[in-house]
Amino acid sequence: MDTDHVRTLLKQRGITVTEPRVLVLSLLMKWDTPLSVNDIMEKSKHSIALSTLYRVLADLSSAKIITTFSSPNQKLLVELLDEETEHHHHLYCESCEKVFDVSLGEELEEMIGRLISKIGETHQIDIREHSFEMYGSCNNTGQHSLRRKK
Amino acid sequence: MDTDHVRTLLKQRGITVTEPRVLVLSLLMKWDTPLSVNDIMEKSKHSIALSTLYRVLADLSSAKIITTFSSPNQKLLVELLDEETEHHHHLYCESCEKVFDVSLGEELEEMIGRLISKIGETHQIDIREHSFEMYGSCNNTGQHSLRRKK
DNA sequence: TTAAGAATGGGAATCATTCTCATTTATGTA
DNA sequence: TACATAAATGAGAATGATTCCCATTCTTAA
Repeated sequence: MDTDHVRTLLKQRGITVTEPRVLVLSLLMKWDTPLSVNDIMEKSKHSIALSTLYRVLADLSSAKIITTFSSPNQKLLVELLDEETEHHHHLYCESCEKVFDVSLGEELEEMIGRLISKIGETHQIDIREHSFEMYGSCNNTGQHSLRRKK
Repeated sequence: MDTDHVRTLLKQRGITVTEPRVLVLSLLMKWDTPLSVNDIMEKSKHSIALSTLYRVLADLSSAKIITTFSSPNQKLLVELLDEETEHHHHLYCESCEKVFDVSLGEELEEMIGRLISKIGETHQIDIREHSFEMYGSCNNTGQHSLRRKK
């Protein structure tokens, strides 16, 4: 696997190169889609301790190599954050449980940007992030629920 | 307290009128801001069992009397959902831990609406909800972290 | 007023995440 | 290349939020 690329990346960002970190990043690159904690455990065949995984995710996250966000059913999802990765948003399918990356396009992003600074001024808050997420289903079986999905 | 209004509301929506439900709704009306599970416990002086509270929230939620959403630190927040309540979004302040309701204005919402149907078509997904959330802080002490806040 | 179904309280169970600490690994230097 | 030191890991315990279970209590409709 493209381990060298990953190792170089870790060095560039000034964090030490360790097996668990390399493995997590390799998996994210291989699958090229947001992965949950369980996904990573499974795809790595449980070769990382769960506690280590959470720590690795926190480390990679503060090194700005990945981002984390939550699915509608409150699961932690992890995604690569390359320089190339443009700002984007997420579309969740409730029935097939997939997550899609979606870009809004310049015009709308700009409008949103202007809007956000206005809102920030109004509320006297320095807004540093925003998220725009969409929820739907590819057939009609999905149900909303407060209760956690199995 | 305006208990009658709340009782009528529950009947209208076809769910039985019980003390915990009435109490939760009264609190939400009184404070007129999103409340967390802990907020509700405290403001009700722990007169509801925690398990009941979660059940009540699920019930009110599926009766479309309230909505629930998550704060950036993954806490469940609860908000009234009147007919009068217009579609809106949330602005979270990380330093003072407040949540503000924000409306985007017609023009932008319409653009977003059109955009969403396009995205839905592209991905063959029936999009039924979207959320737009903003994160910031009213001073500069806030820090992002994967780890949960105390 | 009462029977039947619905909801509650309280505590146990579950699940995700974090913490602790003894052991192992990575890195810079000699 | 070997070493010392700091950094990271693994395993399991602890925590916190949420859900489940079930015996008891309330609501409702007749």
